[in-house]
Amino acid sequence: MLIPRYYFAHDFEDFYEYLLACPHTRRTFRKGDLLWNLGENVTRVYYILSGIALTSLEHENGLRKISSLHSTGTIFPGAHRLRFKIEHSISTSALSDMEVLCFSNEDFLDMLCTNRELNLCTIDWYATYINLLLYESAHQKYNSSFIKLCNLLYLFLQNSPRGKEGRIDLTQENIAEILSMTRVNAARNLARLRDEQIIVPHRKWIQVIDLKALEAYCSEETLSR
Amino acid sequence: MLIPRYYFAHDFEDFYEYLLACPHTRRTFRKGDLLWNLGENVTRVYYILSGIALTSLEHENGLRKISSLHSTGTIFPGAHRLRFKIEHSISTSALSDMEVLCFSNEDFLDMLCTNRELNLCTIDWYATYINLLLYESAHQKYNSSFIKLCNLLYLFLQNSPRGKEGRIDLTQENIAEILSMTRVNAARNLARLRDEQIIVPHRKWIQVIDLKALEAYCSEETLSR
DNA sequence: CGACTCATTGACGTAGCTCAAGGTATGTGG
DNA sequence: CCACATACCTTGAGCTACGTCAATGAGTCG
Repeated sequence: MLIPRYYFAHDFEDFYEYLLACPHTRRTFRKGDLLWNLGENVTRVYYILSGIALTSLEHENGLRKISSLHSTGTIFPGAHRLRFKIEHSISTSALSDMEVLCFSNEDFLDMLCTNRELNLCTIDWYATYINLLLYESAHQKYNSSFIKLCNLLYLFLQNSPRGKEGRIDLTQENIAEILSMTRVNAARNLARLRDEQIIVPHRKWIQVIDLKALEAYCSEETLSR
Repeated sequence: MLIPRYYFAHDFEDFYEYLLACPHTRRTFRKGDLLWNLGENVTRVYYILSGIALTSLEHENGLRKISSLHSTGTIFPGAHRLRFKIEHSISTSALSDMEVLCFSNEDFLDMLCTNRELNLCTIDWYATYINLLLYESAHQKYNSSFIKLCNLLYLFLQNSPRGKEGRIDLTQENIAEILSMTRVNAARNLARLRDEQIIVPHRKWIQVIDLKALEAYCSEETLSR
């Protein structure tokens, strides 16, 4: 049974050969470059060959919400034919140097209508994204910030750039921006997990040393069993 | 430029003839029946001929979050091949008597892969749903409950079962369940709008008498201009 | 007419925000 | 390789928006 993912990777690797054969341009981005800028509507679709990108949403009051991470073997963002106002508040930036295949919106939609498997895979991908957003907007909203944090750490252990071996590469600020809370509040909740010997905080990353105890705090919706 | 919608209707009306020609069963639901029950994964897709359905998510603490409304000429829920845990917490109930066309998941996916226009329309529909959820999880979260409420009223005026003529058919409890706040807090914020002569509260519905003033309270992201 | 369901209002507690002052790794340039 | 800057983390004190609990009022329906 599938649980939410903030980190997307490998979903489209089976289509690498096919995508190479389709009309595209190859591009590279340097760490910090913007793949998708504020004020832009979506006009391109990227297939990521290497590197990681981060998508976030800017609120008019200046606060930033981190929405998702995108890495090797996945596409981002999906193509569609509509213009949403909210797209103007979204930006995607490269967290590391990146190599991508770039497709135009129209070409990609054509490809979907031609390649049945790619189409089904894309639909599944949309469903996965909706799953994450439903989890955030309908489930996490009802949890206390401490539970929210435990859930997030657990989800990143299950599925993240290097989440295995109990390692989570997020700063406290990142965590706060994912959970829409203040850095101070994130720190306080992390301090509690530290005091309970469930995590060891480091600079820029967190080590989980008692997964069982962490799991015990997570909400039902978060656990894959 | 498109703003979020809680109320879906008419998106697939162009496909009525086509859908009728595809393998399906015709079904009716009585007011209060469940189209999608708690604990169920998605296995069917409905095209709604008449009536309104409401989709909501149950939190393990008992609180309910209303996610969206679905009516004539639209399909619900989309089809995909995955199993998400969160689907078990979702239910969809008929708010009125309903007539629908019912398709199996597999048949519907086949139809998408066969009918190019239906496929593109479905992709747009997914994007529209993602737009709503992004708005909730990344934008509304940062607004005060008063602004959240103003935004919601505005959005329902733009797009709702009978949102025109300044009429919004929602109880205070509905509003609270959409905005993930308590009934009491919703009532207090409505009282403020009443005191400022922007709305006239009624039993089970709300009348907006000063749209300009309401708009002035809305966040940028909410306004279609 | 009585029994709902829905709306209103008050009193009070608290989670999480704001403001603020430090502490400690990491990187850089002299 | 040390001095210094910069980012990141920690902790405290006070405030406030929102939740909780509770009582009352006001439409609607069988």
